[in-house]
Amino acid sequence: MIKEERQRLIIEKLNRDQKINLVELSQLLNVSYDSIRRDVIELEDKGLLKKVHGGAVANSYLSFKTTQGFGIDNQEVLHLTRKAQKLFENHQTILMDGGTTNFHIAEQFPKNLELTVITNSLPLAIVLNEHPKIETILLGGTYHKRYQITLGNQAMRQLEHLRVDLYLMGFNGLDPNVGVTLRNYEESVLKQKMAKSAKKVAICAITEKIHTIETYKVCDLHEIDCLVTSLKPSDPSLNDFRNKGIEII
Amino acid sequence: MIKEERQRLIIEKLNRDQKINLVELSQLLNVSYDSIRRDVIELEDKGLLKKVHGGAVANSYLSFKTTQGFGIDNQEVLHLTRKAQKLFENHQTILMDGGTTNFHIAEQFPKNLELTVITNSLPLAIVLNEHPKIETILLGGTYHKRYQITLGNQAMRQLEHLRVDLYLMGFNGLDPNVGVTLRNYEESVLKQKMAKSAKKVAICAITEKIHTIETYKVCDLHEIDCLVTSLKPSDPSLNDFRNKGIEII
DNA sequence: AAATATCTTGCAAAAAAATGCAAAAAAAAT
DNA sequence: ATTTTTTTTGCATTTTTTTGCAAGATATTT
Repeated sequence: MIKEERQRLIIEKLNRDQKINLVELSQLLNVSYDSIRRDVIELEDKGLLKKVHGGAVANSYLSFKTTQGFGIDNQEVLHLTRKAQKLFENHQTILMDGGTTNFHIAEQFPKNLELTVITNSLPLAIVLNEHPKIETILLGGTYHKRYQITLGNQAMRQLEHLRVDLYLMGFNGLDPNVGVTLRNYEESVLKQKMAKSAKKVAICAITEKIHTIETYKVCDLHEIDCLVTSLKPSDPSLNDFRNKGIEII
Repeated sequence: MIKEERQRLIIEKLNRDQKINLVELSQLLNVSYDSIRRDVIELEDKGLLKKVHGGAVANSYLSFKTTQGFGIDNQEVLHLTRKAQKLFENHQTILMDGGTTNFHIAEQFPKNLELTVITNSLPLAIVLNEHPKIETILLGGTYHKRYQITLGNQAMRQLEHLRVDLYLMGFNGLDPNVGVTLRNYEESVLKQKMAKSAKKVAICAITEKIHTIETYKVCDLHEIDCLVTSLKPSDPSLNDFRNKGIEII
């Protein structure tokens, strides 16, 4: 069996099941675990799926369906992204970066919402393209294949000329002491600049991300104005955030 | 069995199975592995399939949903885009804008070509994303939904910092007296700036576009260094262009 | 914290591809 | 019909790609 055939079968199975398991697949296709793993890496580099521990999940950018990942509570994401809609008002200019959460939020924008959205995420630009009333501005820069965003000096420079109403920041980790953290250095630098270009900064956190810390720090909590969570605003685990003056939605 | 028949059978099998295996095929058709391999190379040159390690797959095997609707239905476009490959050399930086012709050219970049491609076209960025050796830089700006390109001041400003080896300009009309013309004003302004950022400007013209004139002028012929056409370089209808010192490919 | 599962890395064997060459076959020219 | 030229084919050699394995690192679960 040639590699391409295998990869196609992987994608097909993924579209059917929404998620795949590497061990299972290697048995099913009768090749070593390593080959499957390498296939999945290649497919991820092409932006056709998203690798997770033990397997892979469909890339919603392609399927335009909500992802149902390993360990990600789908209902929670839905709840969260619906709550996040309260952040937006007509005729605002919003800065949104990459990440699946932001993608799902954009997917759910009501048809009559009139926004200008500035983004460095290609998937975001593509979903927003289908929205009748949203004007999209893309930040230029070096295209990062896996994350499907633009990065680098050119994006940074473009931000200098901007002042937006709200920045909806994607992130990996959120901790009351350390602040907002990320897995990718270059992106973290860009996010710092983005935060400085906005009147208000909001983040949207699934419970999993709260109280986790990743490698690169983006900013302290005091730079965050608003936290959207699926928990009740009164939930005691949010005390640390509420005490620092962050509005909980 | 003659070569042509073999090749016909290869294409038929490919259309049935979506993929073929060279070893298998050589046994099936009772010829050496090398002959099959050479057949497949020929078929790939004709743009009828895509060669991969171990066999070949149909052209649009794993390609992106977003890029659909760009299928080549026209023999001339195929011929033209294949000819255009001569324009590129390893380690160059190329500026390419939107349009279907440029899209098809990018689609056919050989997989060992190492380029940096700067573009304002999202579909282009997406096909290039699947190429292993091409680095893509996106120009930022207001996203034009229908053309799927970025436009405006921000793109203009980004160009000021660039100096590229080659600009492959998309266009609507080409006339020996009027020069290069376009249907969209804003885009024509951007293209003027792009031309000024490049050491060399090339255009790729299907016969239909030659001797047609559209509303907005982009530039005079003397700004064009190279014209790729499906006609023979000696064709008398190209005299006007050749006389102005444009290299015909 | 231990146990289990999964991931990463480097390596070597195997499979397939590219290259150059010469024989065979086909086509063209005489 | 025969010679010349061109094209096609198969083979041997080198190079590249793919694959599976093993050992250590990392992550997840119990």
